[in-house]
Amino acid sequence: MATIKDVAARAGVAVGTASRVLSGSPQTSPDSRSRVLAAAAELGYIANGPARSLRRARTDVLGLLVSDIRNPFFSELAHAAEQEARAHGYTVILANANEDAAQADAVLDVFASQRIDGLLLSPQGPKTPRLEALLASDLPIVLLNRSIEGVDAPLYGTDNAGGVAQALKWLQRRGHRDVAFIGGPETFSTGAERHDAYLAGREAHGICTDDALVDAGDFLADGAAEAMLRILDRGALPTAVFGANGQTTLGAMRAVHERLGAEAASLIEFVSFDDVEWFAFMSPPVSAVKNDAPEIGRAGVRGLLALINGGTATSQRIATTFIDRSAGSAA
Amino acid sequence: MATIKDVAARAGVAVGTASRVLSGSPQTSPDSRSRVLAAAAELGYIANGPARSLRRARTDVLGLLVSDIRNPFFSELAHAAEQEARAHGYTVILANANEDAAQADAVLDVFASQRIDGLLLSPQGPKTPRLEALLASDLPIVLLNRSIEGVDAPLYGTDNAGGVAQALKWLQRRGHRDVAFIGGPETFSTGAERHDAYLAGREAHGICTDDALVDAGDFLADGAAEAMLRILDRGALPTAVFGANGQTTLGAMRAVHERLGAEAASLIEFVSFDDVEWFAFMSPPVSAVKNDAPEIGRAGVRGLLALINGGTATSQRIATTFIDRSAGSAA
DNA sequence: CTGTTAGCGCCTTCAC
DNA sequence: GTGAAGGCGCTAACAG
Repeated sequence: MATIKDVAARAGVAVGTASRVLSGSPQTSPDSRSRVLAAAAELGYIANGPARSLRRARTDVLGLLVSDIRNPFFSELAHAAEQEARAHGYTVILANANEDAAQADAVLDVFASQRIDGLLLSPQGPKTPRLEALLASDLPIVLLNRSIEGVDAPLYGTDNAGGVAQALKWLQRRGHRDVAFIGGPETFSTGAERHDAYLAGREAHGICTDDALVDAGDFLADGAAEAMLRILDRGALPTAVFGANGQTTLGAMRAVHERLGAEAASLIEFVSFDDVEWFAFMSPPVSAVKNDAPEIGRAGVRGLLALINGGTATSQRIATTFIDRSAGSAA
Repeated sequence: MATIKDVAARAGVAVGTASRVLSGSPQTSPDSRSRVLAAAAELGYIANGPARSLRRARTDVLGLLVSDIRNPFFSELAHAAEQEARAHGYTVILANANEDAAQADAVLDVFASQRIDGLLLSPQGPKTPRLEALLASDLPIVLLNRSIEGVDAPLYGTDNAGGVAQALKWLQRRGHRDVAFIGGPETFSTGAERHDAYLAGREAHGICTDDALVDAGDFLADGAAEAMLRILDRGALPTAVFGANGQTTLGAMRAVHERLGAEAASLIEFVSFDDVEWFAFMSPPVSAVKNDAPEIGRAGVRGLLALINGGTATSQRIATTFIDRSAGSAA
């Protein structure tokens, strides 16, 4: 693989000149510029990133740590973040933590070793040792989606209260009184915020305040199914179910189908925080609060780049959109 | 950030000794070993990856280029590939090409600059200039999911013929004769293979061979919807529809619902190449050929690592599983 | 505007 | 088993 020395030799200039031309420094004559560029093209020269990173003490690489890339929310977010970063000349290294603190720490070590210029973090739970170390260092960090206690990095996330309000309004418009709410873990800020917003708003929207109708899972399908079964076991028969995220809605629906059968299930309307295209074809169709995952990813990258460039970044809540697929709706 | 020099000084040994200890060389005394390790821990030492890469002329980084990370198939594949790579001490850089050759080339440049040790590639279309250059170099490469003309790198992908055969058997068992098939682009090997397997096998499974029932989209929902409409416009009224991938099934279903209404749509059974959990709750439930995306990702990484280590790798077709959700089925 | 050179942090050979 | 030193490819500082 050709080095800058080869390029310089072929162009008949010194390495310094070649370096200046290739990194776009203005201090170069048109003559050497064209000769260096030509030589580089002929040799198929591609700069050695590690060498450049070593010398410049920066890598132009951002680390993105998500809890589970298979979650559509995160895969859309990651996609958008990568696009935004590349538009600014940065590369993104993506890693999963699998909702596991030990894996998260292993990944953070890799990131540290790679000397990433900044970290986009969607935290799993409480602070881990590696994370503490990173926070103590001067590595620029922004939080995505979930906040974490004792960390004051800027947060880019969904407007959970706003999203729940949209769902509540829809429930009221549809005339639902007996609504089951399946939340997520209180230890996740997203779980807590959605839960709190629901409890705070239900009465004003004409929804029964019996807490027998409220339970929580773990934001995964199985946990949500169990929560739904607990509600049914208490003798409640809701006319609508509100799932606090996509997997939760899936689990709740599975529980309802298995316990009550498809026919009875079709009498229950589901609303979901997190939208899925297939909702249009369920019976009845499922309406949903749609997260703007791409915008969260882009805003997070912009904030992080501001931090990297010595500026400041402020937390941002990205608005949700309500997708109404109920019978009477225009769509 | 602490360097190996700091560690050596604190441990009272030479940098060479520190390096040997930290990289697990056996030629170290227990004494210096423990002192170096202690010093490293106290300093929170994490080796500088770029410096190490520069010196060793390898990075322990693999590049993974997929056409669209938002596609669940690829997000699962990427997740598994990353896990497998990490288990072997490698880091994965993930990038999207957005089904766009120019973006793919931009990404390949970044990969080349990062001096990745190997490339996992899910090609979009024909060879691009950058890809040609990479193939000409001695960079180890494996193909994922799709093959590409004129490239003889090992391919790790779905057993398309086997998957189609599973669907055909199911269609026969369900007694369907008038089956619509919505394929993907012939320019993708996956599209061509599924299409060919369907045409070759339909007659033997008692399915009508009228080509008015066959059309192709672009593996995206909109294109598939248009293909479905073309079939309906020809006056055909299938009792079952076979979508050649997940988005295709989505588009076909949308077209059927919009054109015929929900009631008539519920008389048509859908089968899909690519499984989605929500299929269980459609009416009627959708059966599907489930790709083993995680295994494809793992096998690809294993093959690539074999190549990197100077061994050989052979193409592999990963078996599919049929998920039968039809009325009479046990599930 | 250009050439020369030091040195980023690490590994590895070469002596001892 | 250990210390000393060179050099990977690049950029930036310094002369000219």
